[in-house]
Amino acid sequence: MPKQATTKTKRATKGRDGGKKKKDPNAPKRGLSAYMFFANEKRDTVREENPGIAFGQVGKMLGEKWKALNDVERQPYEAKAKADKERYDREKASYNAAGDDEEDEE
DNA sequence: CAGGTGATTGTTGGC
DNA sequence: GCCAACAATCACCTG
Repeated sequence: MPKQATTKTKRATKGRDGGKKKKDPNAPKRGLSAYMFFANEKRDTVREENPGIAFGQVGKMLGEKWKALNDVERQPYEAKAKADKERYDREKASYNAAGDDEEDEE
């Protein structure tokens, strides 16, 4: 059970190499999350039911509503999440190939 | 082989 | 442009 620090933007328990890590040159950003797709649809819905509500509310509502759904309802979102992951897999492949044969700057 | 770690994704809204 | 709760993710690298 790793550390779960609720986002925090710092999303990092600690420096892995002690502080030396240059991410990836191509950074094949992973795929989105089911929540992302869900938020995309609910974003307008939630905001519609809560006109003028601040993000703090929307965010929380989304989260609680998100779980309010059943696996079946999440399916379309998970499906997208998975599809997005596949997308990432592709970038990763390119990223792998790029660093395996070609190198630009550094 | 197993572990956990970090990086990322998107929403809104204000400065 | 960034940051914040909210949630998932899950591929990545290492020992």
